[in-house]
Amino acid sequence: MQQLDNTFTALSDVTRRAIVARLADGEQSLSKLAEPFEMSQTAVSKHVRVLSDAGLVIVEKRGRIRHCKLDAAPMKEAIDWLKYYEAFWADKFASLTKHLAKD
Amino acid sequence: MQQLDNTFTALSDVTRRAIVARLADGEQSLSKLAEPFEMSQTAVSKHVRVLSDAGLVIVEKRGRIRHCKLDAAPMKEAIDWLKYYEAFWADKFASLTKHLAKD
DNA sequence: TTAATACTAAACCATATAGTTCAGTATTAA
DNA sequence: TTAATACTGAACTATATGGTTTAGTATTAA
Repeated sequence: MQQLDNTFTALSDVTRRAIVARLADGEQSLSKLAEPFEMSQTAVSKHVRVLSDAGLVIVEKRGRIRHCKLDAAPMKEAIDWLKYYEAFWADKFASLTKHLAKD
Repeated sequence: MQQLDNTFTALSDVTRRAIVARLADGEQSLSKLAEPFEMSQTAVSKHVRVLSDAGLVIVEKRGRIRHCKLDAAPMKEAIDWLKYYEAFWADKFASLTKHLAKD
């Protein structure tokens, strides 16, 4: 429950989703990760902390460098929660009539 | 992008997820919806507003009653976003090959 | 016509979030 | 040994969020 809160909250920010997307291409140091964003490294560090608290990113310190890598496992719970509602949009006919009813 | 923000934010609260779950069983008036929660109707009304702004709930006024119904469609975008990362937990081998393929 | 119902709006409060800057620590390179 | 790098922590700011209460409106029932 709290895990779902953390996962959805972590993913509700566009910067954090971008961090996740970048980490899908492989491990990155925190500073490399911060480079493309138009905000301080401290700000990115805090975003990584939110992701790390949610278990979506694992940070490992080797020397002075923090290596960040993705752990998508907590997303499973979120996707399972969402999948329950798939029936409410997946049915094309239901979806169409629902759409037409919008007028 | 903003839609994804809205969807994930809307679903990051346990009360709002409970509202969604109840609406999956069918349309409900706002007051009926508010009954089981240990907070004011005003608070529930605000939660419904967040869900409605995210497009997850459609509120229709008939007489003095606001009928709330689920529209799960915006969840599709969220589930699609999450599905991209399924490979990173669903299958260790797939995750590895995906990672290697990125080079 | 009056009273009850089903809300919304506004004002307020406490805490959380997203950002900043500045100072400090740990590690590595020169 | 000194200087640079890669961070974190603390203090601060502005705005958002989740809740409250009070007051008011629209609709229905008596």
